[in-house]
Amino acid sequence: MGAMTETLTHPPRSDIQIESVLHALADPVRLRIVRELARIGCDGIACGAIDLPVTKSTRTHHLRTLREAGVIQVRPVGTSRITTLRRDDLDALYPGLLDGILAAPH
Amino acid sequence: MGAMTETLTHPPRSDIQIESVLHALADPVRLRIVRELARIGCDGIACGAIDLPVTKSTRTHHLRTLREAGVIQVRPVGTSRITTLRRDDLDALYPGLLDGILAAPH
DNA sequence: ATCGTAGTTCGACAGTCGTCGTAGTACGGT
DNA sequence: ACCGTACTACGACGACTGTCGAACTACGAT
Repeated sequence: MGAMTETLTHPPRSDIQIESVLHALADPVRLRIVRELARIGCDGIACGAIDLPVTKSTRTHHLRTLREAGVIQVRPVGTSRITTLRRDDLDALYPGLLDGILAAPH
Repeated sequence: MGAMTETLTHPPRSDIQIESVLHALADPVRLRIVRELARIGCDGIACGAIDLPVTKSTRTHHLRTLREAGVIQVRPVGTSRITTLRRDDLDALYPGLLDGILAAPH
């Protein structure tokens, strides 16, 4: 099985660290990704379909940061990767945090 | 009036940026400060009275970061500076955010 | 006036971060 | 088999960050 179909590493809920989550959310580009994912809901979206003012490689970098922090879930489908917000985990760990952030004006 | 009694610059509620707040909260030392301030409540505490594993100058640096982000309020009293959490402003701007963060295990 | 306490400021340093371009890998379709 | 699409990996670069020590300022007390 090739790298594209390997399951990407995601931290289990119990390993998610608040510092990592906050750091992941503190970047404008990543915050934009999270807002877009929250808007779309649980259907998810291909990484590349999110409109971002950065190159492909930077996009990959940000998505990895979000994934390794436990903020998003990435699932390979064909040549694409469907990304979803880990709302259930975040809400369980830090109730109100995500809603509070999404309530911010933008 | 000397520098120690000058009013320190704090952003008004309307100027507080979610990215700055998240960045301010993403550091372990600063998160510890915020947790301590939340525990103490609205009475506030002298900056130096918070137990931290860093030197004086690093402490000053972190407190400035928190203050300029709009997370804390610092008021000079004698040679000390009383620090309080801007709970009302943060709760108004991002309802649930602070509580969610404070709910995190530590 | 002198001293101690509380906190700031400055410069320096190592480490991290966001960004990019280039090269590479994987999958689906023709 | 080949090509295009989707994304990753690597190396590089400048910018920012957390940390410190040393010097400095301000206030209160003796």
